[in-house]
Amino acid sequence: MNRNEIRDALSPNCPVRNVLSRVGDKWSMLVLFTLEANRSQRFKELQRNIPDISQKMLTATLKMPGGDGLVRRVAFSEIPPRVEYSLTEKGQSPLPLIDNLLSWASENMADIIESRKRYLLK
Amino acid sequence: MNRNEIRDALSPNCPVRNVLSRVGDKWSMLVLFTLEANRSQRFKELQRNIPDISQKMLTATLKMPGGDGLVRRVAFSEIPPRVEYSLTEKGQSPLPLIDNLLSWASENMADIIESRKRYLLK
DNA sequence: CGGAATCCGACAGGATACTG
DNA sequence: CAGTATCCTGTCGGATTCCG
Repeated sequence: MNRNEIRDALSPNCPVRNVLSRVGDKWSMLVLFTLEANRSQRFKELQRNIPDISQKMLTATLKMPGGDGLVRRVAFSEIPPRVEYSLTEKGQSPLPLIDNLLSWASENMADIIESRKRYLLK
Repeated sequence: MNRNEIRDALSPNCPVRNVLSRVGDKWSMLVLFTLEANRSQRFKELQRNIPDISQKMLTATLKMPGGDGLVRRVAFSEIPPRVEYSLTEKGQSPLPLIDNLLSWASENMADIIESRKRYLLK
């Protein structure tokens, strides 16, 4: 029984893994955080708001696993094309969570970031 | 100005990135969650509690960036060696956060997990 | 404009073997 | 027992090009 089988056996019931599998990647949190509920944003707009995301990753993150209902996508049949994204009601549910994360970070991350810098500088 | 320079320029002030850089990897959350404050656990014990973590990754995660003060390590000079790990006070601070994450997950993750499965099955 | 498709490098992390 | 040290692979994601 190798490590992958073990993980497959455990994973379906492990919420930590499940959460991370959805929002633990490089961009999801940032995109959810940048999206707003009552104001939809166009693709380009989002890209401007997250300046260092590539087009590929933005598309991928917005589609994530084929639409799990966190993000609403509205396409207009115009030329040039226009697509607007916004948060669904469910999509808003993780936001307080992210806020918690951030306020925790502001209290506790300072020296963590320092040690991280030293670490990254080898 | 390529994407990395942009990120380097933004990153130091972006808490989302900073948080993820510390706990967004594959094992950190799980290890923090498995550690307990008032009961120290031995290396092997932790490994048993996270059955599918490799020894390499457990060591790496426990050391993370050279010790940012979340985890306490106590080594006993015995033969055979014994090393005990526990959470510091600071290490406990993210725990409520993880709890939030989990309770959010239990309410919202069900169909996310479903769509994720469909996604992973291509 | 909003993508999809392709190519490719870096690096996280697994398997294995060895050590004090 | 609690690690190091290597080696090696898969995957994430960046750059680039093409399309309706």
